[in-house]
Amino acid sequence: MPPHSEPNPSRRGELDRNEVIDTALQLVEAGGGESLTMRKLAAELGVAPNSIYWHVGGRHEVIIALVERLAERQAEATVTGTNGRERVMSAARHVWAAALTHPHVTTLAYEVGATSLLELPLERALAREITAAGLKGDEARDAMRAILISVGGFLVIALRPPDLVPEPWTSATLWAEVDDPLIDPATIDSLTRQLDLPPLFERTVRAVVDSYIPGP
Amino acid sequence: MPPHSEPNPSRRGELDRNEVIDTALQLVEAGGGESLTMRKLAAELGVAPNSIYWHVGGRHEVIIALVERLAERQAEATVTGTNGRERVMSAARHVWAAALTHPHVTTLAYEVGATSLLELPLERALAREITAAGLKGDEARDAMRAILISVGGFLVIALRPPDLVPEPWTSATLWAEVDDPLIDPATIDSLTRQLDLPPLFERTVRAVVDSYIPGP
DNA sequence: ACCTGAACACCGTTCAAGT
DNA sequence: ACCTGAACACCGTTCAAGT
Repeated sequence: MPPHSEPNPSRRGELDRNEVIDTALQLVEAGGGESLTMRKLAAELGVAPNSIYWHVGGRHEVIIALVERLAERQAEATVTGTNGRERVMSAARHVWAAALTHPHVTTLAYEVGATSLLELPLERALAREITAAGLKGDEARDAMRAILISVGGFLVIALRPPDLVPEPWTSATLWAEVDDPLIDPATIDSLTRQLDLPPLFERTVRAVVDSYIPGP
Repeated sequence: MPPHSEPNPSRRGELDRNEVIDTALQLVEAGGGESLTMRKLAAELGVAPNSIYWHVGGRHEVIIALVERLAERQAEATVTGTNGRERVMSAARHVWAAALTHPHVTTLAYEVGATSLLELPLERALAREITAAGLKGDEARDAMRAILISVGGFLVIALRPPDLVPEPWTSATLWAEVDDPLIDPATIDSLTRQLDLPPLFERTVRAVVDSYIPGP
C-alpha cells in the first residue's frame, strides 16, 4: 500500500498530499461536506480520481486529514476572566465560537466521528482552566464532559442548515397547531417564534459551569 | 440472511402507501438510515424502484413519512414526581429514553431536520410540566429549549455508532498522548477511560432544570 | 514512484410507455 | 390509476496498465 500516514520527502510529481488536503478543505469550507466528492476533488486538482487514492487514500482518509489540518491551524484563543467559573466559561465560549467559524468542517468532523480531533486544542484549554479551578481526576473529567456536551447540544441547533426542513414540519409550524389546555397559550406562541440562541447558550452553559466548578 | 431481506417476486399490484412506509421503517430500525435506499426498499416490496415515487415520493418524503409514523406510535409516557423540578426532569428523561429506544430513526430524523416531528408528543409532555411548574411565555420557552438542547447534547454522544471512529482518533487515544503540565495527570488519565453517560446525564440535566424551574 | 482508463457496483430520480 | 424498463447523472473504489 502507498505511504498514506508517513510523509514522503524523497521526490514527488506534480501533485502532492498537501495540495490534495488543502483543496479538499477549501471545497468543504465553501460548499459543505456533500460537495466533497472524490471526483470533484480530482477535477479541481486537474487529475484523475484514482490519483487521490495514491496520495491520501479514500474519502474517509481525506476527511480525517482535512480535519487534522484545520485543527493545526486553529489558533489557540486566549482565555479571559478573573475567577475559575469565568475562565471556564470563556474556554467553553471558544469551543462554540470556533465551531461557528467553520460550520461545514465541524459538521463533517462530527459525521465521521472526528470531533475530538478537531477540538482537541480547545478542549485542552478547557482542561487547563478546570485544573486551575481546583478540580482533579474524575471530578474534572465529569465537568469537562458535561460542559462540552452542553456546548455540543447548542452546536447541533446552531449548525443545522436553516432550510433543511420544509415549512410544514418546522418546530414553529408544528407548535402553531398544538392546542393543549394544559399548556399556557403564551408559551405556545413563544415556541412558534424565532429563538435567540446566544443568550440561551450563555445562561444554560453558565448553569452547567456553575454546578460543576466551585465558586470563587 | 433473514426472510425479510429477500424480495418478493410473487406480487401483483396492491402496493399501498402504508406498506411502503412500514417497510421503510423496518429497514431503518434494522440497519440504520444508510440502509434505506429506494432500490433496497423497492426490492423488499417486490416492486420497481419508481413505484415508490408514485405512492409516497422520493427518499426525503419516505423519511418524513416514516418519522411521522413512529411519532404516532410513540406512546406518551407518564410523567412521575411530586414537585415541579422532579416532574420536568422526568419528562426530560422520557425524551432521552425514547430516542435511545429508536436510535436509528432518531438519527435519521435529525439528519433530515425532522427531530421536532418525532419528538413532538414528548415535547408537549415537557411543556405541560413546565406550565404546571408556573412558567409562562418566553420564560417557559427558554426553559423548554434549554432542557431539550441539553438532552440533545447527550443524545449526540449516546447515538454515535461506537465503531465510527478508528482507534488512532478516538478521544481516549488523543488524550492519552497529551502531556500538559497545566493539566492534572489524574484528569488526563480519567479522560482516557470510558465515560459512564447516564449519571452524567442525570447530574447535568438536573443542573439545567434546577436553574430554569423554580424550586418547590 | 506516480498517474490514468476502464470498469464495477452502487446511488436517486425521471420519463415515456404499458396495462 | 398504477406500475415498469430504460436511461440519466451521479457516487466511491479497484485494478491492470502505462510512464
